[in-house]
Amino acid sequence: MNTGRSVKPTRKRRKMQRVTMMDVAARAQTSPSTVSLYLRKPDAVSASASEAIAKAIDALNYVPNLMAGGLAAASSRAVSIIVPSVRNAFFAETVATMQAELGKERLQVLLGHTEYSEREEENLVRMALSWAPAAIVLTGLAHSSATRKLLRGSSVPVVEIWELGSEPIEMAVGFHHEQVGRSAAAHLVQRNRRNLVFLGARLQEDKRATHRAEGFVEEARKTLGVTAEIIQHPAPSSAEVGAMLLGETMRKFPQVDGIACSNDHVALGVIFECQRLGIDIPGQLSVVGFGDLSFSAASNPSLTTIRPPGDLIGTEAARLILERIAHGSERTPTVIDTRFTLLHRQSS
Amino acid sequence: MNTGRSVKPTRKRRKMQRVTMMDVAARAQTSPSTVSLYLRKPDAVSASASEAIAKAIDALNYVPNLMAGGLAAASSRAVSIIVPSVRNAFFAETVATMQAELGKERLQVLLGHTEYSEREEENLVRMALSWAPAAIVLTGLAHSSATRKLLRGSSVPVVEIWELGSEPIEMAVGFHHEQVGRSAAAHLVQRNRRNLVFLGARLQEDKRATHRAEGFVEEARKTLGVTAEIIQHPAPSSAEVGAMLLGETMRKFPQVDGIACSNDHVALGVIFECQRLGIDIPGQLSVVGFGDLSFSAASNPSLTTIRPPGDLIGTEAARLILERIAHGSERTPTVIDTRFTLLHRQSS
DNA sequence: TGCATCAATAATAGCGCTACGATTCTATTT
DNA sequence: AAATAGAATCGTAGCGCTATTATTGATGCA
Repeated sequence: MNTGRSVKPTRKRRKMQRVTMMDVAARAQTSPSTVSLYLRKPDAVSASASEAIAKAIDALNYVPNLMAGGLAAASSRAVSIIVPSVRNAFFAETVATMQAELGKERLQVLLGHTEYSEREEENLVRMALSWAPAAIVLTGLAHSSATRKLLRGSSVPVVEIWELGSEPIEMAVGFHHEQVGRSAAAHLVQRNRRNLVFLGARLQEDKRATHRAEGFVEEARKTLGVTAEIIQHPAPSSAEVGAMLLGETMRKFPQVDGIACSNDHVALGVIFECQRLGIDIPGQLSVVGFGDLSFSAASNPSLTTIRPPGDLIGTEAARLILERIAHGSERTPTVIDTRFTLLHRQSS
Repeated sequence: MNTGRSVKPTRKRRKMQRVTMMDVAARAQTSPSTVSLYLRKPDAVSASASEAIAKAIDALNYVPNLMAGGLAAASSRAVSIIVPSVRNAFFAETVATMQAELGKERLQVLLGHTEYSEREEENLVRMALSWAPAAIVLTGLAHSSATRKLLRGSSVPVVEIWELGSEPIEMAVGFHHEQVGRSAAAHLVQRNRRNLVFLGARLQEDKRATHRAEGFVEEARKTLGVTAEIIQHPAPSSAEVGAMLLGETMRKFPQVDGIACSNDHVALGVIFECQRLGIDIPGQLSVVGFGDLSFSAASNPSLTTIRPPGDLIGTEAARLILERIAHGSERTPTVIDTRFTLLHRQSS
């Protein structure tokens, strides 16, 4: 092989991207290193060089190749966000906020949704890691042990959102769902309700909703000394499910006078079904939702609900990620409790 | 060049990923090339080698580095999806479907949202291109000329979703919004309505909603010979806006007997406000929505609406992308009309 | 038996960029 | 004027993988 440079004239070549950093450097009469530095830490480059480089980038319409950059730096400008479902308005809100916040720092969002499956989450984490992301965001605190191992084994910053309670992998931003349930129960009792029911959709998969239900029942029975039951349906939350659950409730517990719902969709269904059945809200029945969705203030009656700060969770999570990247520090356990707000309206 | 090992002992080093393809190859007693081939085209590798490689990957818990792969192949396993807003249930549906479909082929979704700004879309496209994505998905057909130029200049497959009408950049999957408006008008007239109003939220930004409004008015006046007006509000769609718009309508056009809404959120507000004002639906007023959102079938009265096939748009777009990638062909203009469905329920 | 033919595997040259160290070039100080 | 410390810039070795060519081993056929 290659004995005295003989038999190898045209050996290889490759398709290539149009403009590279070298082209920019050539045009700006400087070196690729300086161009790279200018792109990553503009302050470290002199004004004259900066100007020339900026001009060259503009003239050549240069688009950096993030794959190359990520490979060289062993970390990419992508943040992987894994949520149960983007169809869910709560998570959509947080994803949207995070995208806006991270976008300011030129970080891209890699989205994944698990459909409430831990196995799927594990796959998504594995895929995410193969992008060497700048950070990984997971929803909730319940993950498979393999997922934990994958994440602990990597050095990628991890933020868990929308839930507090048990030990986070690294950072967590959210609130205690069990407290949400307690607040709802306390509110209903304060409104002189004594026979409470929690209506839940998809409680098997949605562990956070389950925590709300449990907190609700616990607070009602133990602390407040009133009756409380859970009535649930395996289908995803919807007004339709809410209507069904109300029907079932009236059959099983006709004496009910206070209802908390796993979310506002369910509560909306309750409101409509009560209209159809001629049940007066809040005269005969008080209703509390969860979510403060876009219709909740405008419904008839307007819906008392508990507002989770989906946007705040997004901004705080983004902030944690950016700080962690900037200070490139070690894993530093951080927990941010965003709290939640009970909005008292007509339905209770 | 190692001249008698003198002046360059430890020159360089780099942080590295834990397990690389070379490690896998070593353990499987084969070459990296074969491992790579196994990962990309399993059929081209013998059964025995496949087995050994699979075992090694498993044992080492190997995660491929997509940055390196993407760099070498000049194309990544990411698909960039750019929508106006993920908070919007319509786009969330399509994004979710696409993620599921593309995920099967191990393609990751890079998400961006424009908040209905063409300038922002341009930025996002620029960022997307620096990932050398396998495809780019845009919402609608209206883009800045710079955006078009960027996309035309690249060889990345482009799919425009949720709208048909003018010339697509390459592929398009969606339906004609103007026809949606026409269908709504036709339906209302068929229900013996003669004084129609279209209630629109955020029509300035949401061009597709504008097309629906225009189709509605055009069909009503020109073809059906009834009166039709547009009443709008600049805020994003919500039940609250719907309630406000209904109030305004009753003031300005008390004779109104048929209403079409830019979407179901607005229609929901109309229903609630009618309840409050004592307006009978559908006796005094027929209401048609758009979207068939989760509450629309369960409302009181249930809402007549036009269902856009958000999931079908997602599956078809994903299919086009996968085919285009598989056959690695040239830009081939393709337009898929997914149609839409009018669901006649109690409100009309 | 010799020689194409084809399938399977291996060797190697980058992909475009960043990190790291080395090398200038400027102010300062002595 | 020489010495020194910063600031700015540059040179280069990879990052881990894929595409391409090269090589090897089987097989078929005259």
